[in-house]
Amino acid sequence: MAESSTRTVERALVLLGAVCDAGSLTLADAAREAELSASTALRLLRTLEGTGFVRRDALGAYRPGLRVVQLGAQALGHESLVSLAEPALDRLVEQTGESAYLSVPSHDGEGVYLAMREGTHSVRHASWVGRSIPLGGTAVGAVLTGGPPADGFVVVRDGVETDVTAIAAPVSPGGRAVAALSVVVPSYRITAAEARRFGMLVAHEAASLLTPPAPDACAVVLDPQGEPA
Amino acid sequence: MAESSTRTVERALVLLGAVCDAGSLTLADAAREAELSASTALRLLRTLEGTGFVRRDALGAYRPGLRVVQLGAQALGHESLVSLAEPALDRLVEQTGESAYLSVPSHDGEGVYLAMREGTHSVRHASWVGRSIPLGGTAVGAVLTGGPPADGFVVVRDGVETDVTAIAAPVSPGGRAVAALSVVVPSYRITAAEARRFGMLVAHEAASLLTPPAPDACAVVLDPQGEPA
DNA sequence: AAGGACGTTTCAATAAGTGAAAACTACGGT
DNA sequence: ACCGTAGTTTTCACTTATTGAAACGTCCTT
Repeated sequence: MAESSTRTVERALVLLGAVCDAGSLTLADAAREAELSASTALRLLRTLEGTGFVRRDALGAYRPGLRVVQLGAQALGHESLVSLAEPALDRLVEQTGESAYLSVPSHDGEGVYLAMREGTHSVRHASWVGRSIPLGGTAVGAVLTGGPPADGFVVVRDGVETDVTAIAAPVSPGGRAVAALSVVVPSYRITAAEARRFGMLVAHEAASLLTPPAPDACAVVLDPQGEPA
Repeated sequence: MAESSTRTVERALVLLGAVCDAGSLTLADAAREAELSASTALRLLRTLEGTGFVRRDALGAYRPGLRVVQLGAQALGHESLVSLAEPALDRLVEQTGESAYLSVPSHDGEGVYLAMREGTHSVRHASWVGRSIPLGGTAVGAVLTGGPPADGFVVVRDGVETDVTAIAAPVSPGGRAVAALSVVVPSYRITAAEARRFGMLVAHEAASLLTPPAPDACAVVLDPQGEPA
């Protein structure tokens, strides 16, 4: 088994990823990014264009197409994890006043934010949903990759971004972490004691995320990404 | 030129679309859906799986992967049209109490909801963002495909869904409709007079969507989907 | 005017994808 | 317990569909 994959499709997907990452890419840039010859990139991008996955703007540059938005939104809707987590995020914001996040490990050794709630303190900023997060040196990464933390949560002060403290707890049905709940606080605003308090809140929400409802929750535990259907 | 497209990639994308539409598909179903032989579908789905675009759940069924969510969210973030429209949607909800939508024509002769705001009346329901909307027999379709409506807006009572009235206005810089703003109201709740009032509100928001800001708006007009960069 | 970068098209070589069939598993009915 | 049906996966010979170099036209920059 193992190495079955169709080169063409892989290349097209790399191209698609590049365009989405950049927001806007010229053909030559896209080709370089994906390490393809211009002609191949052109052909592939044309296919992506024909199916609505990318579009060309007035200047001829490639941009993410509607299909991407559409599928992404649909997928988000189907992902029961985020709907399950939303109440928890709301409660965390309410209790801490800080922004709260749901993230899951991605396929490429990073993490992805699946949902967030703005804290009451922070200024409104562009959505982090869909953003990648490194797993090294972050609180989220620690709970996602490492075993269950001693206290049930992890605090990382001045991790990736300096001046912010992240407090994360794993959602780990059956011991394996499948997601992380976290709150992020400007470091100056939080004391060690408060960090512990927040940590317990986060840990509690994370722990109860997949347990409180009916026995059906077992199904959810076994398949945390899907709808119990 | 014209018909250049790579069959493999197209097929893979159809497969991806099918999985996302269904939320969960077994291999056999996916193959049927895409009209592919099981072996081909398997190979392509494996490729999609390897790149994170789909994933298999505990039961072996295929589901949309994180990559889809990630790219979709990124794309939505890059779409300046939605950020431009958000204040307008907010105002429409505020003024009408009903749900307000932003939609654009899709590549396949339908429309797609890009953004929405819940009305104050309605119960909370799953997001419509990413949903397709037929262009025939809908208010949105009328303003998206037809010329500019006489009054600046279109009212369709009991269109696709019975019992709901849709009121839409085109965002048409330079005469060509590139998007539609709309509000949707339960028919029983709205009188003809009020529909006209709402229509004028929607038309006004739609008309001023791309005009009020600085002269830079011209750039936006030429490239309504992208960020002015 | 020359030089360079980009987008696009063409075309022959062949690498790459295809689907039928077989192997294997898992159910469900009788 | 048995057989039949449906799903998943692997294998393999066929050949089609993908590939990239090269060439062309265009538009900037120097």
